[in-house]
Amino acid sequence: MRKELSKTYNPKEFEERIYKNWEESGYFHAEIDPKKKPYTIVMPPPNITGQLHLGHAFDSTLQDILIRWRRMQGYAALWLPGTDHASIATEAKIVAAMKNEGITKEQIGRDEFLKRAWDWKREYGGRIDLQQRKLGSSCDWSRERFTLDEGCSKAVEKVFMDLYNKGLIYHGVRMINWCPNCKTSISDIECEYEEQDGFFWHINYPIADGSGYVEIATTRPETLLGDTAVAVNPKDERYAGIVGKMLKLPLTDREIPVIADDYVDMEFGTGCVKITPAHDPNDYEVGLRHNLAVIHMMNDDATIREDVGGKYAGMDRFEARKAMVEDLDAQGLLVKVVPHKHNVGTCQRCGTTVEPRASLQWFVAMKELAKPAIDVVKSGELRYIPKRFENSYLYWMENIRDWCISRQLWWGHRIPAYYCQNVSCNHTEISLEKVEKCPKCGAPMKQDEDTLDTWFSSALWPFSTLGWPEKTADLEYFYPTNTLVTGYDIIGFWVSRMIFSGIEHTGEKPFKDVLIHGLVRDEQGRKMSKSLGNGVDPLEIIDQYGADALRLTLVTGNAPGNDMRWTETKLLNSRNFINKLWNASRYILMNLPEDFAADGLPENLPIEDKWVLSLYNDMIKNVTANLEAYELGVAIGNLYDFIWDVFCDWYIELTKPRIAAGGETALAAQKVLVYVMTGVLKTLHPFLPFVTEEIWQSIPHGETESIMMSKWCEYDEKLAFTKEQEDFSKIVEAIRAVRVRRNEMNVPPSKKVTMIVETKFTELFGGCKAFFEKLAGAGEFTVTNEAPSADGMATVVTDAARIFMPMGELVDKEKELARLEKEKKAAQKDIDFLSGKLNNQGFLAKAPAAQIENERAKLAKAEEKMAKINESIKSLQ
RNA sequence: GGAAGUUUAGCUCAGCUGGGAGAGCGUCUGCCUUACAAGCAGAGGGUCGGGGGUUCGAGCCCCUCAACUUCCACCA
Repeated sequence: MRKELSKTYNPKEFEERIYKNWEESGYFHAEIDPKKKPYTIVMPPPNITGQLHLGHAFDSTLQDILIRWRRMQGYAALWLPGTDHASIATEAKIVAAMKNEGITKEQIGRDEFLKRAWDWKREYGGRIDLQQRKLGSSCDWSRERFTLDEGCSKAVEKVFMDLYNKGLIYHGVRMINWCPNCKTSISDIECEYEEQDGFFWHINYPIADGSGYVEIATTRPETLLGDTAVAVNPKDERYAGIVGKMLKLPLTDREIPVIADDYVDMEFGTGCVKITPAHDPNDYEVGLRHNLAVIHMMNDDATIREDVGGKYAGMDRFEARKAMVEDLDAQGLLVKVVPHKHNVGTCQRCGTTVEPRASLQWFVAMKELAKPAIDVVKSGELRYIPKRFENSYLYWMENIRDWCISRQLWWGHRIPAYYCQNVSCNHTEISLEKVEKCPKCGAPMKQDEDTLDTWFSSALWPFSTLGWPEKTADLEYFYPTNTLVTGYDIIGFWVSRMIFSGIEHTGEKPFKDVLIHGLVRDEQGRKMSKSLGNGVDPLEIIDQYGADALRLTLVTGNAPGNDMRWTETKLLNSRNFINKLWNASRYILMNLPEDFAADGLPENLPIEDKWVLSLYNDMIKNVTANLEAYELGVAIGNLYDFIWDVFCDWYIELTKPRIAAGGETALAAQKVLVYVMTGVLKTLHPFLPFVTEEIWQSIPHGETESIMMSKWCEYDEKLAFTKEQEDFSKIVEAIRAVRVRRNEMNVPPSKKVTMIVETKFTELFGGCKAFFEKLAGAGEFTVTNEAPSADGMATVVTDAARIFMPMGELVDKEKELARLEKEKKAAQKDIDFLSGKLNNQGFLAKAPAAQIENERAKLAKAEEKMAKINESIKSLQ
């Protein structure tokens, strides 16, 4: 007894049950199998603080489609999931939660803080996994990893050690971006610039000898407290006389020199630049060239420092700015204030204005690491899909600067550096083991308080998750991975770092293909964001419409790398398509004998069966080719068109009279219906895993128990499209044309008419006669290859047939004549166009022969059509 | 300041190596046809952003302009 499908498609009835069953059956687990080829995708690890949003759903859907498809193709398909500790984001959340309790992390100390962080991870870290399961993601949960787990941490330490020993990691004072809110350094890429309305404050610095003033312009007057020089361009004649003189730094009792440096642009501002080496990247460079003192004038939280601040000490930077401008004005040193739009660096995480500052940090020297990472893309060994993203990747890599990897945070991989506490020794030891005593002088050692940038560990993700640095069987078999799927927004943060890390540490590129997708935007094309409140919760969509509908919406009509807009109508369309599939299955099932067995296709099938099989066969070929090319949107389009337009609208309708007739023709139809549906379900499965599995359980396909484990369909030469099937398509078109006529004439389908079809393809009507009769609405349907007398008949002319209908019954003579005249005009236009082309000497001389032949055939057809139209007109007159 | 992308039907988007422009939704017409009204059968609607060029032939290739989007750099 087969399981019956419920009357309406209701995903809630089965999605959860099916996922549980897959998981319990171990279908997601990838087994190392020397007889199989591996296919590996590592999942971009979501933050443990995260909730599944549409972006994740999109990303995961694409990966799941690829993985399920390759698994069905017979690969040992591994989709490795995991989560990222997301140091700065997680730490910020925990700090915020503690703030509600009225405590700070400094109060509870490092150990207690980390305990809280791990509690947090235990509580929320699994949440996103459950959400992935709802989506249908077929990842191997037994291999799930976390960037802070033991194995990944080992990999991080080993990498740090190796890079340090090679001299590629160094400890030094450099300009970095400081977030006064997160109280940590951030890398260049974590700093986002936004245009803000600001001011240029023009300030006079008095020359110490009293000979006048030097006017400088600045957007950050408070940094004056850290000035150690004023620079002018050496070629600038205006200021040639003052170079070397001392200036009185306003609001302080310091004096600073006027120096000459090429960096100064004579055209910009006043041509004099205040130099604050501690708080500006360019000034820092100038400072190095001129041996200037580096005066820090701000604390970690961007308040003014005690030692240099004077009366401004303790004020916030913006408060101090206001106070200082007022004081300068009072002293008559403020020349003017000019409104000025400029770009201000902000923290990607919290939006606070970052403060550039010279600071002692750990860096990765990038030049040497970048080189092979550039080569591997240039040589085509590693490719981006679509290719255009290679440009931005290469540009980024070729202009890369050293990567600041230390963060003043606790949640993360602590830097394995130990410093000798004996000031005169000052030795630094890098070690994977705790170092208590200085190996040089025996003094106590202290470990660096800082942790590493989150991306430092995610850069190792493709191999650290497979067991590296151990030589594990997984690493041996599944690495390098095949495809990385991610959004274009993290190419710089993540993809590029994985590429150079993979090459450096494993000697191999971490993946072959990078499939880049775009962003899911709202209906108006805006980014979805919390502040706009325009986010769509995928869990709500799943709850309401099912995971399959969500997945289908995300993948339909989308080309690689392109953004997509999320709209309700797209979602409804997806749901409707799935419903169509559901009902087609119900039709098949309710018309199948109880003892039906799937045992392949019978010999000598009628033409309509061959016709649908050949189109099915083409569809399989196209879908597979498009999946190979990562054109997932086109692949699902192939399926959609075949299933709806060919299979449902035509073939299923064709089978109705045959099944009603019973006997051999019915059985053949049933075999073909089941055969095509079986293949359709399999081909559709990567896209719509749940509904295809649910239907699979009812269809007598004679294959594996779960569709997940079934074998991917292949193109079958025996089913290829032939001339005969092409002719059949034309008859279909002809009958369709009659229907149009009826429609135009407002003839209700209940009204039966007599119809004579003259065609050279009479033999092709076969078992379809009854169906065509119904389709055309004819009571009497005669197929002949001899033209009847056309007297009193209206004629519909098509490529394949002429259809004769008695005048009075169906056809309004005047209307019909008018229609024919219109058709005649269209046909004449065709003939003119084609004959014009064929009379064009250039075309004849240069176009390929096949093309010319093609155009000739089209012309012949157009002329034939014209003759038939004329005949029809004649018959009416 | 540099770079990339987009511009195709009213809306959202496809369109592979250049051979007479496609889908979904919406609109209009007719249908409750025993798988499906979450449906069926149709119709209408586009000088493929503007201009120039290459070609026998351009939505597709080249140049140029415009609008929008994004990335990168960042001049005090």
